[in-house]
Amino acid sequence: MAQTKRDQDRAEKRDEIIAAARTLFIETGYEDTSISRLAAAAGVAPNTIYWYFKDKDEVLVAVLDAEFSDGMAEYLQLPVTDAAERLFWVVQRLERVSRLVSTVHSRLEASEAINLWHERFHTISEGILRVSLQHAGLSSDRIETRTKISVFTMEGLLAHPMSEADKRIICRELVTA
Amino acid sequence: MAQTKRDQDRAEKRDEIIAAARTLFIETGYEDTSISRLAAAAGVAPNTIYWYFKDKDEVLVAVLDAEFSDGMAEYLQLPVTDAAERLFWVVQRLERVSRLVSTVHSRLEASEAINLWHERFHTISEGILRVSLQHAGLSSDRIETRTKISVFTMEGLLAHPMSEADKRIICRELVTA
DNA sequence: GGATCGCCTTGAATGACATTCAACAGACAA
DNA sequence: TTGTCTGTTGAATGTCATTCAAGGCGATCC
Repeated sequence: MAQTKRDQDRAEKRDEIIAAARTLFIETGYEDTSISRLAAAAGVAPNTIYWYFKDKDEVLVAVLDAEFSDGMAEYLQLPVTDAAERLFWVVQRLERVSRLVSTVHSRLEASEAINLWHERFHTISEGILRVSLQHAGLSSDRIETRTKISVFTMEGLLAHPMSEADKRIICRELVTA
Repeated sequence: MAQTKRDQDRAEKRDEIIAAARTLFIETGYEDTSISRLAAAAGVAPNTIYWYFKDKDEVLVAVLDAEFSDGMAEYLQLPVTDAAERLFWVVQRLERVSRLVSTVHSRLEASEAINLWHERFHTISEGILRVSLQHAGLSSDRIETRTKISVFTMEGLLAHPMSEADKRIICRELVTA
């Protein structure tokens, strides 16, 4: 069990780095958060980060996993049943991490790890959205197309600021047959 | 007129740098094209670039202007009248420069110049799209919303690879009342 | 209890990058 | 000829992600 204790310490330290990165990446941005700054926030030397992560992108993936898992938990507990409102909630929730969204898209080419995470994220999100649209009563032959349009539109809403009212109208239109 | 000759020389050299940047940014990507590489391609020393442009982002803006102006000229001469096909053409055309599209989005925060260009681009594009959608017979109270959905969807199509057939179906759906 | 092993940490490189600086060349004007 | 303005450049500067080599320290074995 000694090995397990070691593993636990290791996991804890890793989590501390992820926690620091989470705040910094979301508030300051990924590009503007240097490994030095991240290390300082986590209370270690810059190169210590590389003992726990292969590179900076892998830190980002860990942050994304943590953030996605939290967001998903919140989504599953939503009391709202109206499809348009659920869509709107997701947009608002994602807006908090809109910096990460745009970072992920900009690093797709450069990092295989980010690319994999992104694909997995889209698969899961589209699956959920598909159910939402079926529930909203869309004809089945258009579900696939409308799912993709909805995902892309939501990404657009995140990248381009807009009033809450406009966002609501757009979400409503997305689930209208 | 001596001053004018000078200005012309200056404009020509600037254009040579833009031409080199255009190829490199599109084929290699903005981030992966260092000022050194760009300078080598243009046949000058790296710091000479800074005599003609304030910074790397300003080179990008010049490339975007050139590319947009060419694309717009092609669009205006399109023989196709079907709204969905015109949309599809735009997506295919923009795909050639999809790297630039994602670079612009990732640099919105960092560069005011890019931000301005992006806003201008959206204003113009949405204007054209609005006309297209009106032409396709959409009810006027939904035009605004559908315009935004269409723009965002087209951006999504650029960022996420997909078969031509799927893209066609999505473009068709966008202009369907 | 002392030697050994492997996990962890770090100071100090390395190489790439965008950008700036100071010096210098050549054309034109006085 | 002298001086000024436009261009050009080699050589910094400071920042970044990442790597390397050296060592500390706790657990394990004798």
